[in-house]
Amino acid sequence: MGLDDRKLAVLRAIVEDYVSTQEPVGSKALVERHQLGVSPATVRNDMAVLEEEGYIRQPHTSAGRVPTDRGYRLFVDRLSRVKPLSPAERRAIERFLVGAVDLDDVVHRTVRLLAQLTRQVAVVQYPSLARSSVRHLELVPISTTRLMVVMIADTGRVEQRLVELPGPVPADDVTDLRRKVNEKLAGARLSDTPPLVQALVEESSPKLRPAMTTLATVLLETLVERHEERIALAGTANLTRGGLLDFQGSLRPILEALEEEVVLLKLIGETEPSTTRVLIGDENEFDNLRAASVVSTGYGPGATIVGGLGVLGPTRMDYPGNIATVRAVARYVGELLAQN
Amino acid sequence: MGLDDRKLAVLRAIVEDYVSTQEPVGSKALVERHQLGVSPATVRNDMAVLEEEGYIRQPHTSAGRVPTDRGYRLFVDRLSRVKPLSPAERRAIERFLVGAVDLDDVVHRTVRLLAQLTRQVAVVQYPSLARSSVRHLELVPISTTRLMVVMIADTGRVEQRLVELPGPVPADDVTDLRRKVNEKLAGARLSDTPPLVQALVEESSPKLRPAMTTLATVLLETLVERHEERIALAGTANLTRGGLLDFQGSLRPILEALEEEVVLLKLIGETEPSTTRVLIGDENEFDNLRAASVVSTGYGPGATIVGGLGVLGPTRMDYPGNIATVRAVARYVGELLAQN
DNA sequence: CCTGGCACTCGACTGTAACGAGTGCCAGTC
DNA sequence: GACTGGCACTCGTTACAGTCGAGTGCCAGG
Repeated sequence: MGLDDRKLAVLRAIVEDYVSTQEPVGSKALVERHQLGVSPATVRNDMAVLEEEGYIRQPHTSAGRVPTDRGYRLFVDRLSRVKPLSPAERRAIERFLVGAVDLDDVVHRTVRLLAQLTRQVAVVQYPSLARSSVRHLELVPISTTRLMVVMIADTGRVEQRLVELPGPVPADDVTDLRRKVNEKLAGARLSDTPPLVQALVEESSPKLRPAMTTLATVLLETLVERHEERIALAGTANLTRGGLLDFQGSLRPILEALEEEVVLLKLIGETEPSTTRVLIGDENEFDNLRAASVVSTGYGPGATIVGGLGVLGPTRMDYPGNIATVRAVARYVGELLAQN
Repeated sequence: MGLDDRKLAVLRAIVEDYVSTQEPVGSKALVERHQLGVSPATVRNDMAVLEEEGYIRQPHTSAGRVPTDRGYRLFVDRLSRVKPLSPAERRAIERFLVGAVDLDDVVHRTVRLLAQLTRQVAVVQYPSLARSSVRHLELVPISTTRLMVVMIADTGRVEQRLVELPGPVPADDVTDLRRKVNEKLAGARLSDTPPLVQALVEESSPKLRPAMTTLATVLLETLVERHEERIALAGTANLTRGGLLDFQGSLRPILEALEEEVVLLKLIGETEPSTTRVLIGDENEFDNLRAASVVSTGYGPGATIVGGLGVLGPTRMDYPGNIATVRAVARYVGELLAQN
């Protein structure tokens, strides 16, 4: 049980070497590369203990050691300091994000930036509707019986939906509808809208009622029930880095998982406050991703969190570096959103 | 030069066998599986000719033959009939596309459907703005000096952009702006708007002029210059089918190419009328994709083309099947768009 | 022009042997 | 008691030789 300081140092050294060389690390190479002040034999004894405790393992009998998921966990929790970003990285972040013209642009730039800086797969969730408020609802007549509903959220998201009205509605009535809907809903959190929408229908004049009812159905359906989350992805080519050694030779399961929005949302969707989350290997709930690790965090203007972002890569990744980058990017994005 | 009917039949047989087995095909196996009515020796002679002409090649001296890009080309052009879709496939298409609620939904469903049916990577271009007309422009005040411009195109696309006004603009003026802008631009093709926008500025009253000028700049920039094309992608996991044999062992270049919207646009972006395009291996202009083939076609409501869609896979793909599927899906999507 | 036969090529697979990185253990030292 | 040097051992990797067999090209004969 007792892991003294040196054993921890050995574990740290193993993780660092393995991450950078991608090869099982032996006792001799270890003492050469790190100033541990002891002989290989001693390191071997320590390794034996570490292996017993499940922090490292041998791929085969006569090979060096490789960290286990548990070993990475200990490393992340107790053995690593978050690396400060290099000035070059800071500059890259600013340069990349300055000049974004709308939310789509911000999200796209962010996800590419993350992929580039971390050389991993990057995932960015669009600001969640559930955590947004209605800024404005616009009703645009497409024909006499068709309406395009456009909702603009305070987070910058814009959602639209075509509504098939039960009968023709004159332009004046549309204006009425628009005013009523905005009076009631503007400023409300999306999650609080259902009763308000309900009230809208009940309070509406008999003339507007049929149209309002249809409209209400669509609003509830689109904005609340079908929690319309969006995700942007970049850097999948980075999965091929480390030439098939990571991910035990098959990208298949990973690529499949990355196609499922639901999976990605669970991975990087914001949950707790603003703490950075690290999921290592099989800590992950999806079988397809048991060979991968995820570093993610929430972002948002100021202290509130409106969405999540993160990176996904082999368990053998540079945790301190990636954690630092993910955090920094999240902070910048938050500031950017706060400006709008 | 003279490739008689039997030689062509041999080539067709080679392509079909190789596509289905993924293994070089020899003369003996060929006569066994296809009723060619001649002996292996004869087939061998034909093969020698086909090889001389560059339609097939031997991976190594004592192996069977494999089609070259040129061989596939001949196959596609002269030796294959487009396979009719199975009823199951037709049903799948309908089931998949019915119930789409908006353009995003249509595009997402389409790309997934294509990926699933062809078991390849599917790419769908959103209806191109350049080929759309303005249906309505909405100006939503966000604050006294900020406006959200929302453009709704006849193809269902909705683009938005935040505008920073040079000074505060009262609500009434926004109404004015909205009316003027719509009077001028509604119904116009996006590509025809620049002079109209210019006229708007010139014709505007001194009071509205500063705001209109800013607005005009943004409109031109967003809607015309930055030809804001969008692309949806699905089925990347299908690249791992055929276990690294296709794509000479590295998905790297393919994944990289798929991340570049520009590349994808060039690949499946509509160009000529509605003909289906097939790009085989090195016919492709991108080095990264010289091991891949692309089948693509345009789609749109009625006869007009508003965007492209297609699939990308190994040169060793089922061309007749994929061509049929791509065409069928494009037709269905076109019908769907025509309804809106 | 097609066919059967035959010699030839060459990759895939198998078995053996040498190599060496890395280990575990143990006896000895500080 | 903790560390160290030494040593026997394991086992994956590499190299090499030999066999097998699919597939070929060529040729003589129908």
